[in-house]
Amino acid sequence: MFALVDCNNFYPSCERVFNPKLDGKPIIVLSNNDGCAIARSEEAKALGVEMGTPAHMIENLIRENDIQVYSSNYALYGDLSDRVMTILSGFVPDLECYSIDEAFLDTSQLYGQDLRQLGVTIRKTVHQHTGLPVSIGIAPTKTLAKMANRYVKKNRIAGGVHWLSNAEAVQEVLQFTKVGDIWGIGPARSRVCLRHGFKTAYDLSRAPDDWVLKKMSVVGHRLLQELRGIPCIEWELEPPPKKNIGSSRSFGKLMTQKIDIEQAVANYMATCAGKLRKQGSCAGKIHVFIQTNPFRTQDAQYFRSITMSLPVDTSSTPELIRYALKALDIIFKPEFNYLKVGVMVLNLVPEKQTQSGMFDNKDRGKDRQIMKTVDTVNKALGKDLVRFAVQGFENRYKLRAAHISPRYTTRLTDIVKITA
DNA sequence: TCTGGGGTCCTAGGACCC
DNA sequence: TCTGGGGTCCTAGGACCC
Repeated sequence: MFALVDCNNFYPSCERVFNPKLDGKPIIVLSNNDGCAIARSEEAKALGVEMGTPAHMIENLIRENDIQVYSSNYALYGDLSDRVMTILSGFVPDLECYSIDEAFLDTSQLYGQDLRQLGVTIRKTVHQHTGLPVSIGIAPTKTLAKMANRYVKKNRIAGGVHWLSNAEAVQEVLQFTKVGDIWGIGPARSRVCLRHGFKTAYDLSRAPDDWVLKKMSVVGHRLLQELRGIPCIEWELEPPPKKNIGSSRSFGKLMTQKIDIEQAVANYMATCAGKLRKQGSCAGKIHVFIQTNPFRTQDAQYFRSITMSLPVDTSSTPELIRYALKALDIIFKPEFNYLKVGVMVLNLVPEKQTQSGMFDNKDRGKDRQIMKTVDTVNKALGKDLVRFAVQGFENRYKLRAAHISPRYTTRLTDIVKITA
């Protein structure tokens, strides 16, 4: 049995933990740059705020209903997430952190126990220790556990836990779930299903295998098995090393100067390189892209990207920056209003497996030592104080975050003060 | 007059997730 | 004025080899 624990409206709930005045009020949390609503409290959903709506399109709705608006505060959400995961790991031998607000718990060793009761205890404990509400779905496969979890939220199941402990319970949830709401069915596959008369997860679970295989490939077929209670999606208890690492951001305002864009590229690449070293990998390729704002129809549009193979696999920040700037130089054209640039490192290999190039006369050992020192110093200071010249210190492209809450749990000066 | 077949590797793009 | 960011997996099709 898999138990899926999912925090309810995670970001808005995090904001509530340290600001109880928000209880019962509609809250939305915005994406980077305060662009779109990416998380909503139940009250905000009830007011009709859809996922991904641009903030500027709902200004009236926000004003008229006194919707509380927050910029994303990932320092806060990430820290609360860690706390929830730590609590959950105390209940079961194994768990898989699936996303910032979800974890699968392995309950297979608890055979014969009342798993619903276990779920109720877990939920109570998480709430007691963090102030965050969670829902729990328990089922024979991950897909069904996801579905059971959603069922809890949609039907406000008492206790916040639903255990699909027998065939009838499974069938009820399958019949309740529309195909488009199945984990793994997006708009494209949903259209295919509906066109052929499969409206619910129950319908799909009875579809012929060869039809599913043909129309929805092996991905769809695995999903079909999962709906039938046969686990096909395995545990991933250790997060596997990343195969690509990317960093991209929209600018706070449109940019035209190459020097500003170079600074952004250098900083994004520094971020990627840091993550790269953290997982002990080197990159064999880099990718750089640049684009204008597609929503500004009055502007000339430009989108270009370039992938560049590196002569030697590397994780050195200055070296990666140098290549990224070379790549940018090839694709950059003046006279456009740029909205966004991004970089990626690809073809990642473990550091120990890297091959040295035939004409490589760089002292790699020394280079690695320097980067190690930079990482150590920056980690100790808690921010990227040691930087390379091209990264600059003042950036003109910085994000808008007009409604950000304090970093209550990760910055000493932001700690909640209580006066008695 | 006639122009193979099978395999591997790589890349771009689609679909999906949170 | 104003529309997010970071990933994974799969497939089709081209290049190349024998």
